[in-house]
Amino acid sequence: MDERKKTILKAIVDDYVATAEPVASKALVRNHNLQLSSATIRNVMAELEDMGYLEKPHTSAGRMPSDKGYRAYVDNLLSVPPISKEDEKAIRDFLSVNVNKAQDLIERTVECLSKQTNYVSVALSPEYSDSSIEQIKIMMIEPGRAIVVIVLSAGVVHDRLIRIPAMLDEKQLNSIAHSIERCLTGKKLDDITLITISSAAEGTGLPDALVNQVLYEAYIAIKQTEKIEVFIDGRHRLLQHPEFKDVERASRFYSVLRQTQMVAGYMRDVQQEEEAKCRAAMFDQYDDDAEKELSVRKPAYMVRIGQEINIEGMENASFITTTYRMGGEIAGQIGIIGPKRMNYGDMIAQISFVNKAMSAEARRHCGLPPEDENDFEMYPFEAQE
Amino acid sequence: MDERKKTILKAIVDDYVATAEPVASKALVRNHNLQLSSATIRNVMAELEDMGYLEKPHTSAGRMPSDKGYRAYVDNLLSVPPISKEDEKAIRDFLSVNVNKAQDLIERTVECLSKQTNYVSVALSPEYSDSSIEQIKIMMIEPGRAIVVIVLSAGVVHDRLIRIPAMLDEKQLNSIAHSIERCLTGKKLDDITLITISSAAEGTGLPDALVNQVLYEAYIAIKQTEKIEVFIDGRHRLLQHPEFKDVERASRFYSVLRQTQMVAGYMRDVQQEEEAKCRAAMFDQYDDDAEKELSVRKPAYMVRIGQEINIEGMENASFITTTYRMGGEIAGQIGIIGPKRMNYGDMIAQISFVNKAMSAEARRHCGLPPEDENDFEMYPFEAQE
DNA sequence: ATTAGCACTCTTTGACTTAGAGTGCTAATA
DNA sequence: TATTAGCACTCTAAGTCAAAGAGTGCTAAT
Repeated sequence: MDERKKTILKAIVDDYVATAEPVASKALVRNHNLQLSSATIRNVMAELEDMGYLEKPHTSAGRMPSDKGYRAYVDNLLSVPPISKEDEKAIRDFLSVNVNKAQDLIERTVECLSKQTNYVSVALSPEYSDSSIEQIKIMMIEPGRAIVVIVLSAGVVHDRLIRIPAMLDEKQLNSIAHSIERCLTGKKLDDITLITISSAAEGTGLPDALVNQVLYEAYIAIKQTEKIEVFIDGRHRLLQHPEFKDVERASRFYSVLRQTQMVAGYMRDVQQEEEAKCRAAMFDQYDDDAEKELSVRKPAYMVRIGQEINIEGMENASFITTTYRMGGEIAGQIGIIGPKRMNYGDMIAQISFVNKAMSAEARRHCGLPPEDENDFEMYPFEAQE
Repeated sequence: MDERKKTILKAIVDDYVATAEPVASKALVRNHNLQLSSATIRNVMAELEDMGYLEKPHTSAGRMPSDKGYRAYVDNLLSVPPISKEDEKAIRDFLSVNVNKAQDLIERTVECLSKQTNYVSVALSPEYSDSSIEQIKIMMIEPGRAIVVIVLSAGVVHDRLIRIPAMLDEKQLNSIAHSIERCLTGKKLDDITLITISSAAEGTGLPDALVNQVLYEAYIAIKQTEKIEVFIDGRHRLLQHPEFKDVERASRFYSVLRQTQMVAGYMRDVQQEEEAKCRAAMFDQYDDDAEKELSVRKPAYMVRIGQEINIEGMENASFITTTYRMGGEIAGQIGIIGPKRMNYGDMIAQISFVNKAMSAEARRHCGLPPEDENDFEMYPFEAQE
């Protein structure tokens, strides 16, 4: 694809994103000083259409980008602008509240991102299976009920009410609790099974039946911790966009969004694909293994457009996601879902910055020093031109 | 209003609710055997319109109920049908899961109610200011962080992570915790102030600065407990109804629903009004004071229609709410919000039954015996006819 | 290789018509 | 006196048509 085609494709995408109307050859000449006549543009547009980058709603209408067109745009033509000072301040202010739990920060971040982008924002809680238990406590609340508190690294705390045998008194429960504590502290979540945990039963001197119920409930509490939570906000904003003027379509879209576990699964798949792609790219670039190792990092952001999203009812949507880190290795995903027609450059800038601000906030909360700014590569490539 | 007018008004509301189309005189004759000609019906309809019970979208259209019409219908013409066996089973099954927290049950109930009615369902967490603290525990999680667990009656548990001075060790924290426990156990939430709590500071032998931070955080945790939580579900269902075919309107409606605190406030106001009304009615009915006292009970359900709802953007909606009880005196509200045009009878039946099932479930969870069925008055009056 | 020019296509808009559903009123009827 | 048949009138919904306008695609000229 020659330079001129690129310029024109970019101009078309930009215009279409701005207006939501098919872009005409004359309009292009008017709005971008291309130094070409509309007739020439028309010829180029026809070629771009043949190549599959553009589409026409009908013969005598302007062109709009196809999925392939958007893809080319995002991969090669995109310029990610710097975020405005106001946005930067707005995001920082919105996120710099004192939260007590990692989850609260994620929730707030999702809200922030949705506000900034005016689309739906989704976050997945971090993947903890690699983390280990720093502490686990079980405490009596009243006869028959107790609370389990599980502390992972990076200040992530989960708690859960459980039922325990009614005849268990506080002292007995404490003895079981200590036994569990000894047995599980430092263990990786992934490595904990019902068998691991049942070894804690020994040495309490209590009847197995009593102990086992507590162990089982504790186990459930731990497994619950591993479950990926999905945070989602901003659904109400979708209706403001012209692509959702059709209630039918909006309704269908909402029912997809309700299947949060599927959305989460999809986001994780995307992440894996992109990591693989990233690794492959690095492999080509470096010979030195050490360097290779160093450079293996998460992709800065991931985009999926229209049909690329293999979910029924998402044909007209796009995902932009990225990986956030909450200090250490604990990482989850956050992103937005909107119509295909979105300002990819601006959106990526917003997501990147929100992500950065959130990660900084998370480190602050855990008392870690701020991350080296340079280590945080915001954009994989700078604005072209 | 004579009998015939009533019959016809009822028929019109029923038809309009069923079809969402203005009801014509001929259609009434066809669908209800009124033994009258359409001309007579027309005359009656004209009178009902003069009286303010009906409206016409334009001169040559059928009639639809006005807010006043709906109000008359709900107050005098409504027949609440018994709920179907299938619905009964569906509700019971849906709610009979083992939850660990009162809040989880409320959440599930809201989901259930929304499913059953196909409208938005809202619940308010119980009003706890009258409850007292059965237990309050504070436990160290790691240096600088602790968890506060507050147990109210009826098995309601709230917990919250707090920050504590980093130099406070576990022993010291425990000493403060015990002091707080001694000071607050049995106290009504309403009666707890920063002053009450600060008296717990004495006798720990620790520097005031350290103790005060913990006290303050504990205080916040307690106040947090009092805050009314709003549970809401089923927003996505609204788009399925013809009254929300207009995206603009739907969008406005959603932005009102987002102001959860306002919705909650409104629900509580309604509750107060109705309780007052209820009391007044009882006052007329009985002379004996003792009887009066006995009969003061929550109204079975409350309805607010269209303009009666004094919230900008709710002019076309209706509320149906009721009071749920979670064992003892702990009570909150649950209800639905939908378009004015809804099947009030069926909806009231659903709400009443969901409420009943939920209350039963709640008692089960706290280990209370099932409530006396007769004590639970489902409908204030039975189907008329 | 580019462009001016023109024929052709398709959508949008508004005006107009028609069919149909409904009412309101009047005069006849029980 | 209450009810009803009948008819004129009103309003909407849907269809047709023409005209305007925005675009394209192609051809021939530059």
